[in-house]
Amino acid sequence: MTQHPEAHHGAPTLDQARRQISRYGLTADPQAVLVAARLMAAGARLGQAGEVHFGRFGLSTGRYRLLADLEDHGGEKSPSRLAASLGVSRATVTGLVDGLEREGLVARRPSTEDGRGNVVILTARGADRLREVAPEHFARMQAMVAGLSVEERTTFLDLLARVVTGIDALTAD
Amino acid sequence: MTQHPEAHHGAPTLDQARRQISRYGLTADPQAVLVAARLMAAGARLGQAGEVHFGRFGLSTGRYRLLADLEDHGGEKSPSRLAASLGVSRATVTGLVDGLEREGLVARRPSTEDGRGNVVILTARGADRLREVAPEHFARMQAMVAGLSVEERTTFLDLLARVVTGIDALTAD
DNA sequence: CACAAATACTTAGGCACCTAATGAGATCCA
DNA sequence: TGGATCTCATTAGGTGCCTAAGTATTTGTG
Repeated sequence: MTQHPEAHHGAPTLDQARRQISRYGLTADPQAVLVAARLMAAGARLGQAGEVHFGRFGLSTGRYRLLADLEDHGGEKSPSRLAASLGVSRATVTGLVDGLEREGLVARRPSTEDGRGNVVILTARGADRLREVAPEHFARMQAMVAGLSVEERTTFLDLLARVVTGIDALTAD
Repeated sequence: MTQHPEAHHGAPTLDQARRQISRYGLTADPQAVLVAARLMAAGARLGQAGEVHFGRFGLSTGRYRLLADLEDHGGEKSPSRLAASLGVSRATVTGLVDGLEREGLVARRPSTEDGRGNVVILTARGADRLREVAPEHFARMQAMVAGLSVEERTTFLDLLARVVTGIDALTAD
């Protein structure tokens, strides 16, 4: 047995960061790299957990977000505006709406204002689904952060917002 | 114009959380829900940014992580163990290795110990690629968290770890 | 008015991730 | 020894996400 105390799954360690940095003779701060790596790992883990969570209700993260956004806007919105507010491409919205339409949770109608456009509308079935999902969904969301006090959550929100700003460093240029 | 100061993309607001909770007559804490929602949004955004980042080097997040993990273990590891340490399914590893093998960055060899098994090895080309990628990769990772002081990063690491523990609340039962 | 350019949505093709099913080989144990 | 069973890796099929290309329609402009 090699003595690797933490080799199980996903969460990178400070030692790993140090090893990687020194292997290439770089001067990066291992702690900073660790924070970034942990955040990426957490994001991936959370994404998968989210799919499991929404999967209980016959939905996915993307589908739920689309439904919720639709309800938040009076149950009617164009694919383009949905894409903008969800932060995904229009092609992705097409796919999400396809799936939701198949299950009767939303419907497409030709736009009355723009001949090229559609409007996606939330059906009664879709609104029902949101209503069914809500209690458990919000309970689990809350439980997820129950390990933090109110002050800690406030701090976390602030730090997270600043890191999110920094995400641009990955894509810049 | 409805006055929605923050309707642009992705980042949920406290108002949205409040509205959703009250719409269903629930009693969840809006701030807690906001933290959870922001974290999910951040995770999604980071995931996409990561793909862009690794895409520069002809890699993806999954492929990079596999390569890095391989190098960290002497350049040789079975698909099962890769799956375990990356936190993904074996089927996913099969797909990642397929892609990396096509580009000559890794190779498969039959295991000498277990007739069913393979061993994935890091090729010279694969090691070169990691070496090429390293300076920019670590620089950008570091830049991502440059908005936080060392103390803040320590705090963030602690809070993040506790939230990650809470992720199980999404998948429990 | 007519034609070019911008825009709305869809389609096609790619990657990463998943679960479930398959085939091959290892292991256990009566 | 010989089967039941577990495990390894792959394949098949599903979802979500992307970009790029294609079609339809609107808008802008000479």
